[in-house]
Amino acid sequence: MRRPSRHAAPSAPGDTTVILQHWREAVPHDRLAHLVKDGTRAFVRALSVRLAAHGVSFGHWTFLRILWESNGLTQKALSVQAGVMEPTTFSAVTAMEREGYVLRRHVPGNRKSVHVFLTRRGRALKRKLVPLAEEVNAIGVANVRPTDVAIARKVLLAIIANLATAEAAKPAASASSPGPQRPSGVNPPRQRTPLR
Amino acid sequence: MRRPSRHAAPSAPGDTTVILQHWREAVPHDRLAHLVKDGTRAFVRALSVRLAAHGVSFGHWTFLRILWESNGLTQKALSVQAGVMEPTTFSAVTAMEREGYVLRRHVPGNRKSVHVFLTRRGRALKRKLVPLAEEVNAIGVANVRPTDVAIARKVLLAIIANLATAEAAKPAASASSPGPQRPSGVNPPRQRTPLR
DNA sequence: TGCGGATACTTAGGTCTCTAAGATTACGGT
DNA sequence: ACCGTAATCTTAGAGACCTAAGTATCCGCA
Repeated sequence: MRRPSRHAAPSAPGDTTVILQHWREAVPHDRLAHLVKDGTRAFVRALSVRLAAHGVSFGHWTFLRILWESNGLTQKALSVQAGVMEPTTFSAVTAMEREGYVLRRHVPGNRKSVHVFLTRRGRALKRKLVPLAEEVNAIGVANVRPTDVAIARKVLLAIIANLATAEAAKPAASASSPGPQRPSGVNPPRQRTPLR
Repeated sequence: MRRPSRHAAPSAPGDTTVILQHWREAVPHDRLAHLVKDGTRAFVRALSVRLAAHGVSFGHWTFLRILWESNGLTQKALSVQAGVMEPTTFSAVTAMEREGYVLRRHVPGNRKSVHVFLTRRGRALKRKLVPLAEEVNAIGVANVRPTDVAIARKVLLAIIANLATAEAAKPAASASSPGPQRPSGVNPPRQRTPLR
């Protein structure tokens, strides 16, 4: 499957190119959310390919990146940093331990928290992997004005803040006008909802 | 480390708020990719919650949205529009058929392609669901200048284009400057890589 | 000091996505 | 007219997330 294999065959199936086309032609004003999602997909895919060449999965990259900066974090702290739930971290750490990138250890005096430490192998990955991520970022924003990138970053941050604030405020929304919704930023009183 | 760790019952686990804090404090310049990813997460989560109230999963929303515009697409065409691979579409359609939102049918004269048609039930969802998406979009960009949103959109589009072009050009890249990288758009000769 | 609520790790199960590979049908060129 | 390649759907299996529900540990307070 998936092989044009000849003379300018129009376009391969599942083609990113087609998605592109889709955005230019069919999607005018709305659908910012979709655009963001496709952006994520593009980034993740580009990085995944490169990481795979070194035998590292994208999921592991997420955690390695954090550990390179703050070795010895607890699983809980890792989760927060990565922005994922504990079970996600748990299984990732388990897998990474199996592959010899990290070690789970308790610190004396606390039998509850589990700290995650890089092995030499895990630490060594940094030199090889970080450039890949930088490359992907560079490709992504090639020929885009830095000021525009800065604005995009600001907008994205605002979106995250707005949605987080709204989520905190009203668990399961209903109607139309959500109110002022100021992107104040810092800790709105929190309260998670069962989601279903 | 980032945890006061005590009194003030500070924040629920897996807290979006904490992620926010993370972005404000710790992440200055780089990491655009992560910002985009967290933006996606925020959008997806916000919409998921609202859709769930109507018994629709986020995955189904993706396809319903397309079918409302172009009923009767083949599964292949659906995949392209949604920007996902065929198996993803396949299982989503299967599930949606089970729930009575769509019907699979062959058109006479072609026994290969499978066309997907909305049932009345599937069609009826549109009126209820679309406002939810609009609400989420509105919340997301609340208090953000429309010009900035437009720029963000442009940047995102450029990123998608740049990465798609790069992927098409050189399956597993290496060095730094990917060349002009003009986001021209239409079909660069395509050629997928085995990913591993 | 000892109990109860909070915190942290785990287990279980489900969704959405992917790649790889099988089976069937369509179609273009000799 | 036929044969092989390509297109399409399907099956199988894996990974990265999630929520819900244990289980174990910690810690503040009566």
